Amino acid sequence: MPDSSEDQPSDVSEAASPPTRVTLKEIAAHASVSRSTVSLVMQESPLVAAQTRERVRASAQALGYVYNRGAATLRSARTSTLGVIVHDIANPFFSAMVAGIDETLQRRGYVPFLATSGDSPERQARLIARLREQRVDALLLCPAEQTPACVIASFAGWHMPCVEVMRHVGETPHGDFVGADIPSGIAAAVAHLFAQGHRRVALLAGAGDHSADRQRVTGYREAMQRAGLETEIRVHRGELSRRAGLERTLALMQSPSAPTALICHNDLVALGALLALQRLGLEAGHDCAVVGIDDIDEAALAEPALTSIATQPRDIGQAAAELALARIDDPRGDRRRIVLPAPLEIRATTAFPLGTPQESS
Amino acid sequence: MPDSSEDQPSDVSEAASPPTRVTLKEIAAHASVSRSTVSLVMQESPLVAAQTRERVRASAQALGYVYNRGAATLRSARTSTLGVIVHDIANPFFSAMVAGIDETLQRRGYVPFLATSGDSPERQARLIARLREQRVDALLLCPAEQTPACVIASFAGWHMPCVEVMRHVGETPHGDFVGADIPSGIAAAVAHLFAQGHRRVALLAGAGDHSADRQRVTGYREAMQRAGLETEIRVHRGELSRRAGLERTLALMQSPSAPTALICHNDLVALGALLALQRLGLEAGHDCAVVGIDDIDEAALAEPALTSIATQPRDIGQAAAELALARIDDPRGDRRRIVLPAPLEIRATTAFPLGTPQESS
DNA sequence: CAACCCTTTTGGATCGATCCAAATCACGGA
DNA sequence: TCCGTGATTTGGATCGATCCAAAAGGGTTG
Repeated sequence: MPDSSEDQPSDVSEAASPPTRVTLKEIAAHASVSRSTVSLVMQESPLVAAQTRERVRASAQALGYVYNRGAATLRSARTSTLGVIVHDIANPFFSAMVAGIDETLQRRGYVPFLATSGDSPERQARLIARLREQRVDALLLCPAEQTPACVIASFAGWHMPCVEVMRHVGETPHGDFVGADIPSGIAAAVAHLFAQGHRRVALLAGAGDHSADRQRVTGYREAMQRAGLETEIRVHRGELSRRAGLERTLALMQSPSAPTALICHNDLVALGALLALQRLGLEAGHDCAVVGIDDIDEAALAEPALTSIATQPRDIGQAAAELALARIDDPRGDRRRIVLPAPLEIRATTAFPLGTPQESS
Repeated sequence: MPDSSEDQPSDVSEAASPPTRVTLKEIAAHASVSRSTVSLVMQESPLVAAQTRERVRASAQALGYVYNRGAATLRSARTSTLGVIVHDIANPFFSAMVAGIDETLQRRGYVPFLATSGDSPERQARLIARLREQRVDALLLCPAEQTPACVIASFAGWHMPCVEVMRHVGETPHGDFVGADIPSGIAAAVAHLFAQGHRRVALLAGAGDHSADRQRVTGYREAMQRAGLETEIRVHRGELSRRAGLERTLALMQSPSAPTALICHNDLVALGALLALQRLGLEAGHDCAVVGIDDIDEAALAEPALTSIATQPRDIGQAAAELALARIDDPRGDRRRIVLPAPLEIRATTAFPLGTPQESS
């Protein structure tokens, strides 16, 4: 598709608006060819002769032409546009994911519409409607909690590819899906903690009811069972902010049967937990191990450095965008479920066997 | 503008595509009115009779109509679309700002295109070209470093409103601008630090050459002069990540004339500085004061809590979006420069007079 | 009953590109 | 010279909405 010129019309550069807008017709007149030929040039069609192509390009440049993608869309039904709905762009996981999406799309000449649902199905429904009106070529959706299954199902009916990202509605993804293999990461974390001597390994989960949440809980349950720790299973549900992580950990660690290791729903919660331990005078990694999920930049820099299950949001964003583009090219190909590995990054907060005294620094 | 129906066509909900797409024409036939009338209903025009309006709405709903904004755009030259270009969406300041933008736009039925320039003027130029092709109604731009002045100037020529956010090219904003009053915040910080007994107050600035950077440096210089500390002025330039903040502080504090207080370009750098102090066995707020800029969520939760100049990204995003929408409605109104206050949030990292011993906890 | 006004509705032209079938061109071979 | 063939180019219809000037309906009034 055309990558139009970047400078203004070279005639009256100041003041009044040139009342004639530049369209294919003007270029055609200027280059003495037909509108159709100009259109072919704009589409980089191999049909036009090299010489003609150059002449047309020069005319377009000279007149300060800007391709009108909207008009093209009307006829060709392609917008080079893609919708992205997440619940919260301020969450570092999603902003990194969006960065990955943007990177892939820019390379392919697509532009993303970004919108945030705030985890509200109503707002999400409004956004979907709006993106349909804009005729996006596909949608990347991290579905809000409580999204009814019919929402995802309807996309097929109205011929709009939809890739679910990170979460999916229903037990198993209904169509295309991209996510991270968090259960394996949790299994690795539990095994690692077990090897370090931990038995009372608790999970700080979310209070929500979506697949990303359930996945963590069942992953944790199964891993604990495999380690023979079914009696030690403790799932604590609650909010997921940094502040909530702090408060929840404060409460938890002061209870009679405090755990010796925490696996947290995400790094924000885990970083909050680190703060709580610090306030309690406990040393993370010695008195209590902590594992986060996502491995955001901050994890490696925290003090002590946070062990985390790396969900690699940027890669997920890229994979999701690529899948969406592939689906646009081949709408009736087989649906795909891409699950990227989520390796455990072991750092100071789980580096020492339980009970190891901390050395003075 | 229309907020179309949310459910699928009620006839053949499964399998094959209904080969006739639903347009105004189909609705017109179904409701026995003309295309024009249906169009007026979709535009919520007060001209149509209430009864007719209802009948048309019912038909649209029944047929599963989806408004085609692209087609409307072609005639009316409004897209209900707006471009947003920032350098890095993964930066918490910008992701919060984008959240504010999105919030305001959603209320007004607009959808934002989001793109990231990575601070590269070439990439930025490509993105601007692409957004022009999409005919966005306006652009919110945080200009990349080294953006040539002519880029901003050309927007007026091609009739696309552009609001510069946080940074502006040239000495003073060329057109509409929304930013934060960082110089006043820095002045308050210097005065506060001075009152606490600090004299060697250093600035950890960026290495860049854009207004947001210069603004901090001159704000700092002038504040130091006003405090009679012109001989203590130390501007250190370098990278701006959390990691860079850590490394730069490590180097700085081990130099012979280490400062007693640091003002950092942003909170990420300041949080890096806190980590550095910790590693050096120094107590932030006692051995060395630290001030950040932005007041991201994390600042209040850091240990010790970080004093920060609150640039309030969400408010800035909202203000910028509102200004852009106002400019769309009134393209030739007076240009506006909105500078939001950036109050100093005093917390533990500057809470104690210089030399106060730390109490044991 | 005609003239007039106000509210509603309407047909046809239009926005700027793409699609497609048909026309044109260039050139070598019969 | 005429024809076939492949490479280019072209006119006109089309996508789905909006705009506008004009028409139709429905009272009221003189």
